Amino acid sequence: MTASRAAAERAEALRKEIERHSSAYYVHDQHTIPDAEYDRLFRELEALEEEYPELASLDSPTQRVGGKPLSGFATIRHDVPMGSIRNIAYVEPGSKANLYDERAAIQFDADIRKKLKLTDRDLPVEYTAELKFDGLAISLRYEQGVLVRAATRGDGMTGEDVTLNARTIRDIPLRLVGRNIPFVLDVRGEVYMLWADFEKYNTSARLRGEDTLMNPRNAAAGGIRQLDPSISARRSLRFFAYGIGSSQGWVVPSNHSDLLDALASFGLPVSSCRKVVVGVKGLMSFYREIAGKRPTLGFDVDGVVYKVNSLAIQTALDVDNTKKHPDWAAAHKFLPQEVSTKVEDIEVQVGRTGALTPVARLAPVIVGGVEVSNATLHNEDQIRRKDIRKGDTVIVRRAGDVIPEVVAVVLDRRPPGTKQFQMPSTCPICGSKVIKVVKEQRLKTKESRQKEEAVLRCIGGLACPAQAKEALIHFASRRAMDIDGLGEKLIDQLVDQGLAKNPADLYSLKGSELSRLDRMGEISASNLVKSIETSKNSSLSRLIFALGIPNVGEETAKDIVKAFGRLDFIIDARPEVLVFVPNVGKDTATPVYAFFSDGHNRQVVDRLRQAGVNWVESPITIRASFAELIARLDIKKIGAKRAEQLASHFQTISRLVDADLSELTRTLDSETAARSVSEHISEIGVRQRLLDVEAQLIDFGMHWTNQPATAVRAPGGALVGKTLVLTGTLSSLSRDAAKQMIEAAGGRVTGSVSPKTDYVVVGDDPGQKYQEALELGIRTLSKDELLRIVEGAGQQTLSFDDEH
DNA sequence: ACGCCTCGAGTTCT
DNA sequence: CTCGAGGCGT
Repeated sequence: MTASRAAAERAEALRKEIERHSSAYYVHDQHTIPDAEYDRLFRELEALEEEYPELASLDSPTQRVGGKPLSGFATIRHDVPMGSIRNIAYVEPGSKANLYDERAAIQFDADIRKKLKLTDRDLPVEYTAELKFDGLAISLRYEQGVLVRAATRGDGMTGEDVTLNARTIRDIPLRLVGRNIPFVLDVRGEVYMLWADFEKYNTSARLRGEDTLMNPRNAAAGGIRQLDPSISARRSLRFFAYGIGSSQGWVVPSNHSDLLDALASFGLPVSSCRKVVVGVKGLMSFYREIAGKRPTLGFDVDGVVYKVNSLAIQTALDVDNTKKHPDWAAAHKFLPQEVSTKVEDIEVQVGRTGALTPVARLAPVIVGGVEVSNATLHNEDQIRRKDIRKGDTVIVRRAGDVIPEVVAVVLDRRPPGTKQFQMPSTCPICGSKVIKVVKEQRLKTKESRQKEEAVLRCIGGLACPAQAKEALIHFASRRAMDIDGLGEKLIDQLVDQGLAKNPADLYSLKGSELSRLDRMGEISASNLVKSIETSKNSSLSRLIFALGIPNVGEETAKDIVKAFGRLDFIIDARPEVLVFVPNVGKDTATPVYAFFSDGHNRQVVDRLRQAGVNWVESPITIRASFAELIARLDIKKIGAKRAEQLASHFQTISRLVDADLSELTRTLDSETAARSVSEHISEIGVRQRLLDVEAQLIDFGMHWTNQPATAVRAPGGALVGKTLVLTGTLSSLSRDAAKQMIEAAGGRVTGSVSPKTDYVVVGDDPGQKYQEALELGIRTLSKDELLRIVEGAGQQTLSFDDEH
């Protein structure tokens, strides 16, 4: 068969591109293309050369195994070439995509059995299964047990002499130990870097203003190939041995697993993550096991390696050793976690708070086994920084194992004529203006500096359909009013058909109106009406949270409700009063006040109350302190101490605001301070405002006291005052249920582990919070231990909540 | 003014 | 889960 001109051109193009990437990668430590993509190009070229052998030229990248040596190192010829292992991938029949799933193991095993001419009746083949480390392969030569030479793989035949650098690696013994040490031993293994060391290195590099390293693999590969061994030493590299090249003066073990044991017995580090397995089932279960352990290994592993265990069978399979890869071994890679794809469009979404969020619509790709077609781009700055444009090819990764993230643009593939992305100047949904909210930064400098928020916001409020929808979704959500069956799709329809614009409308929906909607029968309609009805029995704090007031989440809603007890107080509360609520400052008080001052919102809330969304009202549990109120006014020269003096002298606001300068001076013992107070009070509106605040506090039945606010309630329970953190899944106990239980026992549940945490409750498959707990020496509890503590404390925990 | 804790808010897919 | 920023103690 003759190569067509098209094939020849394609091969040439592939060669050029592969050369470019591999030079960037190996020579300059730069990452210009995701690994999976590089593999794909490489395999395409291999396939072409296999089909048309006359295209295979000697200078083709497929003829080389590693990168080109950097100048500056002596070259070393390997006694036994350092080959590489072939990658196996399962290809779905009829699909071009490589699915690197466990089925690849089936083909590998079948291949071996066929070459060995085994039939179904023969015994399964024995393999060793090991980790495929993601670092740099090197060879260590020991003569009479002493390390004499270390070399990189290089092109497989010759590599670079990195002996000095290898000596800085603590894992690498300078002298072998144990009995029966070979006269000559050429150890093969991988230099790698632990994640923790990688982070440490980058943190200190950042502090020094030096360049940071891209990833642990490049750090290891670059680190071992530094001309200055002290640079190499700074990277705290590690080493694992996984095989040998040549050896003299010993009896080589008869299978691979014994060989690894022997290496370990010489004092060489050999990973304990290895197994002797039998047949294809064994291969697959090892693959699955490591895929699961991967996040906890502490270093990068990009797959597993299978080797026929018996060295005799290896040799038998190796008769035709002219090939680049041995037949008796294979690398089974994990699903790629970084993949490239095209940005088909950049759209802008509008969230509940009006925030405009750009989202990349991607050509669907499989990342980590899941199809991804959207990725958030967060905000304008983010897009600018990465310069992501419509039409670009980008590298996508699943960050934190879940949420897709655009890592970088592959600039080489940018088509001509792309334009920088521009955020719209009006809301894409309702056309209202969009603004960047300006935040005042209270700085002591002369000009109170102003800082813009990073996000653009639509000012349309609930008049904007996007925000109205999001507000309803939030209102109905599980943690808010928990209206079962009212999901996003349904809310879309309700808003689009004008049946509901705000939460209050939900409570007047008729079953007959609902059953006319898409995918709604009479039964589901009446179920929905029922769950809307049920939601009236949730709780006041859920309602406050459900309203979606900026800066008021679940916890803050609880704090506010604890303080005021009843809805009408919350509605009327002035910001000066709201700040008496623990954990509520100006930035929370202002939005709350603004929310309830808005006529439209007020109307919605009134309608909700009329519909019966209301609760048994209970007394107030905070004390307002007059001194604190004065201190918070931020009057110049008046700090906590003088506020105290004013409070104890005047006792009430009415008397303070009418005080003359001489009385103030006498009280404070300072004329300038007194003047400052009187100037503040005479500012327009201040006097009236203070009187209003006082009137309100009296209305609410708050006690005026100069004592600091006191804790009102000392609840019983086994976990009083304890802070707990949950991690992992607690079988048969949902997170929410666990949280409720802990709170009922007087404890608190927070999201992250800190020195203040008392216990970490560890479930199955825990996250890194477990690690943090161990590092900080915090006590951990199993689910059962938690239950025992909570239940052991008995009944008093159950009844405490209703002292109001 | 600074730093430590937490909370709020946004986000994807099954 | 992660990031940013509010609350609060020092």
